[in-house]
Amino acid sequence: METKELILKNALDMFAKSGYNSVSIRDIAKTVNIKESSIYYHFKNKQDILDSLVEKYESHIKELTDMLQSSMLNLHNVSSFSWDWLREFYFERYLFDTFCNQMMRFMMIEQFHNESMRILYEHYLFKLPHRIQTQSFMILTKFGMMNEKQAEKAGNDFFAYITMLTFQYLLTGELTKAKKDAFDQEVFAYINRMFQED
Amino acid sequence: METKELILKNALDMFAKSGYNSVSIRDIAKTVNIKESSIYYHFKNKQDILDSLVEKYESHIKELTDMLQSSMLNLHNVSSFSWDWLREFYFERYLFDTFCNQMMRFMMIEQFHNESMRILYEHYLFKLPHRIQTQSFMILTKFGMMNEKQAEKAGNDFFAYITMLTFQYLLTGELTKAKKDAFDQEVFAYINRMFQED
Amino acid sequence: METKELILKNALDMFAKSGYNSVSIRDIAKTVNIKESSIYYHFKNKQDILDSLVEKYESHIKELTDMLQSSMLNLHNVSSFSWDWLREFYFERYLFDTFCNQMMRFMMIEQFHNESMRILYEHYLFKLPHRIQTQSFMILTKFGMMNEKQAEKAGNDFFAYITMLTFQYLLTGELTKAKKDAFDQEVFAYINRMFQED
Amino acid sequence: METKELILKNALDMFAKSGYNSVSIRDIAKTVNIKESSIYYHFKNKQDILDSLVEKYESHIKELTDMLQSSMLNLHNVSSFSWDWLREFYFERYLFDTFCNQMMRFMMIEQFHNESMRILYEHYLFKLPHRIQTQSFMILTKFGMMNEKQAEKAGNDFFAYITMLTFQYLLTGELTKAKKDAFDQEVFAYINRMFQED
DNA sequence: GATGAATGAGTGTTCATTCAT
DNA sequence: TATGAATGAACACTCATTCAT
Repeated sequence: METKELILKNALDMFAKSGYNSVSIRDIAKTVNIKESSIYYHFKNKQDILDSLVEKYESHIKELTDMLQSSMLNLHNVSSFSWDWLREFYFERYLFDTFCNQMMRFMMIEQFHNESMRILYEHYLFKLPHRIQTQSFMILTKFGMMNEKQAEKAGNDFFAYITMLTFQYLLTGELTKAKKDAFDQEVFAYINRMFQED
Repeated sequence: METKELILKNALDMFAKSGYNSVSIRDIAKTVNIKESSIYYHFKNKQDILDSLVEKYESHIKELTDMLQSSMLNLHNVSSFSWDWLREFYFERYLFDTFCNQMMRFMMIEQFHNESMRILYEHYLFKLPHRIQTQSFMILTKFGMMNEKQAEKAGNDFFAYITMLTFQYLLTGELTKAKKDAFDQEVFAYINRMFQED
Repeated sequence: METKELILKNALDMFAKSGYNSVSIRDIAKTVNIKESSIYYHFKNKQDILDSLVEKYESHIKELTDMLQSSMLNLHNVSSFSWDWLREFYFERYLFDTFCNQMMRFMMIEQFHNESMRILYEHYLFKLPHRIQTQSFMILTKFGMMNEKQAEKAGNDFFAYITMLTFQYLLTGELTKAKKDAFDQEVFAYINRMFQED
Repeated sequence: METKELILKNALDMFAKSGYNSVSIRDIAKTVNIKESSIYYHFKNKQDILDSLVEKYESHIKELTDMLQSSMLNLHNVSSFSWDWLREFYFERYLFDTFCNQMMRFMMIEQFHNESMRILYEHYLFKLPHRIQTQSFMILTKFGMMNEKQAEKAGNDFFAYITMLTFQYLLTGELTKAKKDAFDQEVFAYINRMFQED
């Protein structure tokens, strides 16, 4: 990995733990094993590191949502949009993804005193997931599996459950394999319960 | 309010926004309108302020849970443990309470790099509320309103919903009257939906 | 002398030589024999040191011009406003005075890139002295020693001569006793020549 | 203009405003629109830029004084060494010339803490002009227009006036057309007054 | 109870310069 | 000719803390 990438990676590692203010340029330089002044060759200033991270995060999400949109359009049967899809794209490439997870933790820390971070936080942790999950359940109405009202309720409940689990398992302490598995199992159990009832 | 109280209040105001490290003794002294050195008359050091806040928070919660336990013991009919109780004690005196809300925000910020704060965070934002809410629904089984399995599921779902709403409405941006009302309404609607179905 | 005074004195010593930008807080602290951080107890920031110096300079000059005004009003004969007066107040307490001389050098250096310093420079090195010197010669008209036109010309010429000598002797290199004497003598010779002709 | 010339030009632009120390290699590179490291292809180091400027200045002046010497030798009547000559060579090619004017400002700033710059400053702003102007008036004695004593006094007075005007008009703020005109007019008026009296 | 004065360590950032390409 | 990448030293300034008063 090149220096610039290493700076971003290590900066985020620390930002996600201690927050922007508590991580010094010295800290970052030390972990990357370069001199502080060298950081200023790659980034205008400390804020520029943060900005680069946000930019990277947003383009990563854009990629994922684009993939989701196109896969929704080409949907022929229910099973093609399923548990596997959720796992592969929503869990593995987003919630469990080291970079995205760290960005979420970072936004969580910064949102209280940084207006622009708060906007990102509200959008990427609540509004966007809620919209996507409701949309996903709406698809089931096309296949006659539930009516719109039911879909909306299921979407809300599922979003609430996923969100709670995200905060409880994925946005506390270290993100371990065990936590990912526990999260996965609880979601699996929830979905089973949900479809069992009906 | 005496100086010591003012220091605690203003320190928490700022800790809950920017985190422990980003708030300086200078900042606190300035808002309290005393000199920095004066803070050291009331507190051993900066960490001592944090410790005092945690202590105050824990004794506040102890008080609330004690009240909850005794009211559960003296329970004669369902209606006496009800929506009003939830509002009065769980919402007003805990989730909406300025001090408790700020402490939750503070723990949320610190938990990622402070082991003892992480333990508090996990306990007071997930484990304790989850236990209390499940217990509450269990009471309904005593009155024959649902069986244990139903109570457990209801407890889980309700906890998930409350938790999600707490993070979305009460632990973002400023805690306004509007947000409290929105939170209140959404919980009310959820409960209605829940009992309607059955 | 107290710390604050020492900081001002030593800062000016260096500012007058190297200019504001070339003198570091480190430099000042070192000469005053305190730690850099201690400077910030006495001054808000580096600019605050400059501002304090300017303030001190302006109040010093105010004092001098006030004295001049009152002595002009109480003037009964020519000799009471004379060469001695010039020497005592204009030379000793202003041009030769260490503090004032250093401030002039400082303004000379800063005026090219600092708008507010340029205004001070133009005022205190040209406008004010020119006005005062013309006024002084005007007094001689009251005693019938010359007419207004002659006074104006004498004022202009004298100002030009003093100004040139100031820049040549007092605002170059170190301000030595030898230079002050040379300056004094040249002015004396000029005045003699001036009154000899008439 | 080639890169090397551009570096010199822009460096002087800034040196004359802020002084040597306050202008960084970065600043220069930015205005010339090259990278900092590129400057080191053209100049050994920062000091080398200053040295080149001084060298250029001295050879420029050498050229002017050579022209002056030869024109003095070939002098047949008074009018050929006159007001026009003063304007053309002393004003236009020296005092008003952007490069020379900036060098004078630069020397003015640096002289206080740079020994070699002080020597240049004293020479080129006082000694040389004074000698030249006295010499010029001496020429008038050859044509019987004044005696040596008068020439010396006239030289001194004229030098004082020119010097004062130079500092007041040409070595403060920006060098505008208006200032050059004011300077020109004041010198013209002075000369008129001088020859009128006699 | 409160403060004036001080400090060593640390903050983000800029500096002139080097050197391989 | 010019640059990308790096660096040690310095920059103005803030930090939590101490201690005598």
